[in-house]
Amino acid sequence: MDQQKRATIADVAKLAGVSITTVSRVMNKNYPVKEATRKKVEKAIEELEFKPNLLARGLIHNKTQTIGILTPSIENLFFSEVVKGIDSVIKNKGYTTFLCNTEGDPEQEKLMIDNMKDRSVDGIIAINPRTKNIKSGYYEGISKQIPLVIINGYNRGIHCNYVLNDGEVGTYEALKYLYELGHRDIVFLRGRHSYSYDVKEDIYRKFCEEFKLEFDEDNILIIEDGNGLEAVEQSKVVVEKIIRENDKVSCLFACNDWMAVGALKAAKALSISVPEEFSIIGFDNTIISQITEPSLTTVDQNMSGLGQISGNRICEIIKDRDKENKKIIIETRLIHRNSVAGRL
Amino acid sequence: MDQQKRATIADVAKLAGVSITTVSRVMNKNYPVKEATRKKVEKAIEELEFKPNLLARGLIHNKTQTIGILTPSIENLFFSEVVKGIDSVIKNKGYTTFLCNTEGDPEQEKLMIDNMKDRSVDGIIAINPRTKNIKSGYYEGISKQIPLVIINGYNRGIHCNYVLNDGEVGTYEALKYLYELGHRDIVFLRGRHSYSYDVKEDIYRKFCEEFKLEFDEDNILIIEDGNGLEAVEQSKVVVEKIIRENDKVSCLFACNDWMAVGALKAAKALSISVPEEFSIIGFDNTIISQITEPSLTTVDQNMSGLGQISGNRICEIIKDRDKENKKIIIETRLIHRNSVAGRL
DNA sequence: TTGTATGCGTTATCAT
DNA sequence: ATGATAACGCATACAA
Repeated sequence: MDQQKRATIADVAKLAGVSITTVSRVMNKNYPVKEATRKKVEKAIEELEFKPNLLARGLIHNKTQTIGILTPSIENLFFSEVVKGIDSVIKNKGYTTFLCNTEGDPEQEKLMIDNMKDRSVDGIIAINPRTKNIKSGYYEGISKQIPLVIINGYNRGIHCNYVLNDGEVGTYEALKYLYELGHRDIVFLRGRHSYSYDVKEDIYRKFCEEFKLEFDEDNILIIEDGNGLEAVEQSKVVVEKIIRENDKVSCLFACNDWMAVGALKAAKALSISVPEEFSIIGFDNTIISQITEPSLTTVDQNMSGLGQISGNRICEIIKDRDKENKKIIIETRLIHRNSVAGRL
Repeated sequence: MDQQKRATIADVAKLAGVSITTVSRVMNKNYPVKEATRKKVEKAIEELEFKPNLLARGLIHNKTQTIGILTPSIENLFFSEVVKGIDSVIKNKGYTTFLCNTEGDPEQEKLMIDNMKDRSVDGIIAINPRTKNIKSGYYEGISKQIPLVIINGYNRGIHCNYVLNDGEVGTYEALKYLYELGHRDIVFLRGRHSYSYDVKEDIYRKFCEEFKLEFDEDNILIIEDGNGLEAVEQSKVVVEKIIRENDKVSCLFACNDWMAVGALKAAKALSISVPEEFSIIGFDNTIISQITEPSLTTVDQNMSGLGQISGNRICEIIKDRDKENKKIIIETRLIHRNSVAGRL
């Protein structure tokens, strides 16, 4: 194999007949260099195809132009769109991303963060981190060591930089929409572990109170795995069950589109037509909401925007590490498609 | 902010009252150290929470325990599952991944590879790279500089390490399945730029010859963007058109599931029932094939396996850089679901 | 304007 | 068994 070693700054210096320092100056354009020597150096650089070793540079500045991104699962549509949003903005600022999967395991999460610190990333963005690690103060501690932005996670009293979609308003609007269409018995479907589910359930409960809906604890359905095909399967099971057992329920609010798909399949299995006989509303506005039949009415939370804002935010914090913490909230928007209709 | 600097090996040495070298030896366990001193050092390490700086280490060994992954688009289901497969195997070998999006742009692709080289990744896995860059010999050149594995890309005469799914066999089996069900006029739907589409079209043409099907160039449909929601839209348009114009066609082979969804929507729009009146077969077996109604008969190419094998392969090459190039082919499998039926 | 020397945090070589 | 010192490739304070 060719294995020809990469040229170093010393090689360039020798070829150009100048000192290492001069080459460095030409590279970084941070000190004046005589035009003639600059030409010489540039020629040498080109000839040797010299490109600086970013490791060496990082060692000196303790900066790597790298942002670590933590995600529970890259194969999940929600997260990949957020990642794309992040990528699109930080790329322009010369950063690249270091992506890690946690599989939703709190311990993995910590391990991965350690790994990133070892690799001297300049900042970390944690997408949907486990509530447990936020509450315990773990992330607050990390936040003091290294620039950190948390997406879709939050806890009062824990000081970090947060970027959140407004799950509260989104949920409220969706529920109100159903209410205005005449629905009174709304099933609520959530996954077990996530801050975002907690928020939504909270709103659901308050909503029932506010609108004096007959509240039934059994109308709150919980599945284990929140994102992906398993969520579809699990949701199908629990939704089928409740429709069979409670003939009053006329609609369902799902905490994400996967669950909504499961509900769709449950209705299909029971030969109940959506939306004519049963309405379903999803959350996230992932691509699958446009693929299903009928297409899903859902709450858009601007995932790409979520990523972009987080990307910008992390860059700000990196630049000025003493910036005070902020909680940025992104608006949601109800997307009307074909899975919701008025109550018969 | 706390900003307390990370402890270095020197801090540990001082605290333990030994030399830097000894600490290094304790860390790496590669030289004998007296039990007593080892204890001392370990205690100091713990106390200072010392973790070695991977950048410094990388600078010496010119290794970073990092694998760069190039993907046209992380938000695409196909790629994210492959990435997950890669991740799952290399993680155990102490590597982490460096992920880059190319947006399918050949120039971006080169830029990203440069970037990875600058960051001294130990190896690169390129998923669905642009044919152009393979043909031009660009990747062959890279392959000589750094361990490289190409997933789902190939060109005869270009020497690289390839991992491919057997698109030929998969396509052939799908077509034969349709044929055996009585279909004779099969529409072929592909995207414009990708090796995998070329392979499939090639098989399609040969298949028509072999089975003496009346060949019609118009039955080959081409859309621009191959992956994602755009593909759905574009496919819908062209499929609607051909169904309207050619009443002989009774089924369609799509080069991926997105396109198949588009075809599904086209049929729906024309009130043609699938599979009773029109059969559709997809490719990839992404999760969407289980979400659509009807669910999609499709060709599974074991995306996770594709990733795992590539992960193992890159590790092999890294360990022994003089290993000869290999072309590894993964089997595909037809998944029977509900979008295909016999010809009326 | 340019060059010398030192340091970033580690590991490897050579002594002792 | 342990330690001093020279690399790794680059940037910069200081000198000239």
